[in-house]
Amino acid sequence: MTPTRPRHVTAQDVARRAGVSQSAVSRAFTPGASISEELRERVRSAAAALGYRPNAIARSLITARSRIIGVVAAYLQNHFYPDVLDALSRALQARGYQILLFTADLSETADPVLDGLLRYRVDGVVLASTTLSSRLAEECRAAGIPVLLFNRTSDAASVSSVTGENRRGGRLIGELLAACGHRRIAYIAGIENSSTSRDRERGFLEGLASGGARLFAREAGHYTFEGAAAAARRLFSRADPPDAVFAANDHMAIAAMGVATAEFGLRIPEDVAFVGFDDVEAARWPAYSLTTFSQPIAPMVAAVVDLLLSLVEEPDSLPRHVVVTGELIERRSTRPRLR
Amino acid sequence: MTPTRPRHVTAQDVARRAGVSQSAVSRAFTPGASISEELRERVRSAAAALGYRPNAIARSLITARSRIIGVVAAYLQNHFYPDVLDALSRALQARGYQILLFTADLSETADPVLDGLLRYRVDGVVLASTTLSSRLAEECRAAGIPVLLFNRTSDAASVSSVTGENRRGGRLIGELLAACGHRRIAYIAGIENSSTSRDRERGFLEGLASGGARLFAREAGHYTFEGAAAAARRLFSRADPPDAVFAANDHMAIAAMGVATAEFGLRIPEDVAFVGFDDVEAARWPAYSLTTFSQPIAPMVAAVVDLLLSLVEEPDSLPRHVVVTGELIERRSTRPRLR
DNA sequence: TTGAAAGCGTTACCAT
DNA sequence: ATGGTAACGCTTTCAA
Repeated sequence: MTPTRPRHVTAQDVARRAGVSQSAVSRAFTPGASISEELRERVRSAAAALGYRPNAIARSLITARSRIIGVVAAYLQNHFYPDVLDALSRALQARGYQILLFTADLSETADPVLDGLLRYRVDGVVLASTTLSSRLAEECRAAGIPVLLFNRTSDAASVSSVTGENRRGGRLIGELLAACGHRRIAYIAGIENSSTSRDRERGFLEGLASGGARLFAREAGHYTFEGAAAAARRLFSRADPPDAVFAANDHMAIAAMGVATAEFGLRIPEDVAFVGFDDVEAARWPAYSLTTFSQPIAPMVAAVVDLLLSLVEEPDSLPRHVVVTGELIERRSTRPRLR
Repeated sequence: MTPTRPRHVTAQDVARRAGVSQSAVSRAFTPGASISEELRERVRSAAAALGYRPNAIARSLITARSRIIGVVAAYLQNHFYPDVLDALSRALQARGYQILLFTADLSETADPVLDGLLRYRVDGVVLASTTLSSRLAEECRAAGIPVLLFNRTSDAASVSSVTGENRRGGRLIGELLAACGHRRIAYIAGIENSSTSRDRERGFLEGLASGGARLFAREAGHYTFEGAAAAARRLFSRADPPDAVFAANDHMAIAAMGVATAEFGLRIPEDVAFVGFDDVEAARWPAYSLTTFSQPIAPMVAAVVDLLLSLVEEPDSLPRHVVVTGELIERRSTRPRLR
């Protein structure tokens, strides 16, 4: 006996059973199609009896719309992204779209991902992977697929984006640490050529300056847990270790805090203060109580859906750059301001 | 000017440019097809010049294989799942499959998800959502789609599954807490009718008994952070609060630890010991240093891919139940054994 | 409103 | 090894 894949029920099967044409079956499943209520009912019940579902693949072929959004991610270790993915998936599902997931290594080339995106004829792409965003974005645009950069911007302003207030957030954090009276303030950068890390750092320097302080030390954490832990080890091994650390995101801040307390016996915030960026769930956990600048997921995801689907539905609409408002959230990982 | 979606390059276009038949183009992109090296090269270069990619949608229609695996998840808040998703996506991509993501609310009905799964003609399904697994699994099986339960089992043994050693893990944890000399040992359950929570609890009770101890208190945390925090509040508000707590997963253990320290001023492990399950990254963070039983992601994902793809490629192969070995990892959230 | 038929971009089969 | 042609399961004309 040879392996049998059960053949799927087709519109033709339903048509036969209902004694109507196959076109009628199609219309019965197309909202707003011109079909009588009676016929629609007859078709629907035949379909139900047979367990028929329209084949989305066949439909895509003719409509040239897959109702699939490609999401490129490469950093699920940072819990900000799973939370985004979850919210985005729900929001897209509510609008009749599904997510096709593409994971890419930080080191990897963009080609295999681009290939997949194009082969599956995704209706749009959300790029949430720092490293290969610029090239991918350009190639997708060239191929005529609507693209959206999430939490990053590109040199090419022609690519739409949704970001948080990286620069303003950085500035407020700089002002805060200056106002707390810190003298040896360090920055743990993310990936050096990422727009988020650069923008946050630029704002941070501005904030420090406006508070009469300046940057004392700087290490790269590459947006990884281990990278940030190593950066923290270098910082705290100095003869003059920092008394405040701003890490370019919460994930790295948490790594650095672990090193400070467990390996160097430092107290937070008495010996050293920490600030992150994102306001992930773990930042709220009492063990960290991390001061941070928020990137609120709900409005960010809402912006992504609005923007991307408008791009999908009107390919000629102009690129937009949405910046979602966040806020400085002061918790116990920093000391009170001096006055 | 009306919005113009750029028409995609088709095999026909490539054929014209290369001066060959459209079948030849197809063969040039089909590994192992009968085509001369010279023709393949000619087609390939014409394709490259035009930016042609085979349309996976059209291919699926004729091959009756989408090379898409549906993944149903409903719990990305527990960081175990994003890590699994990440690893699974990479492993499937390496085998030429992509993940189509379906998110479902814990409360939600299975129907819309099932509908999506069936419409997109996914080649297989990984169910990683506790609540609606049993029904969905049954419906998928009825529809002839290979299904795999991840981290859960179903009453119907006919559905394949990959799980950790829930019962053995629970038992070892029970023995550990008994051996540490605890007298008031509590369990924070997950979702009551989930197989993981039940199996872990059963093993836990066995382990306690074999160590001469018994369960002192029990609360349900519903596998949510807030649910577990609330459960912990109930436990520690008692006149005789527990001196050890086993939570059905790390995520809940971390929630409970936060309540114990921040709201009740308890020291861990001096006043109360904690144990979780999964060994997520946060369990290793020094702030928690959580004793736990591991569910190692790499072998679990490898098993998922092997099992599911064998089901996809040979639909008649028998259901299998793979149990992946874990280990008890003792960290600082528990005290040393008495002897 | 309904049915017949064309066509979406592939692969698979049958010739040559 | 190569080309022609029939599917695959739908949506979308076009007639009736």
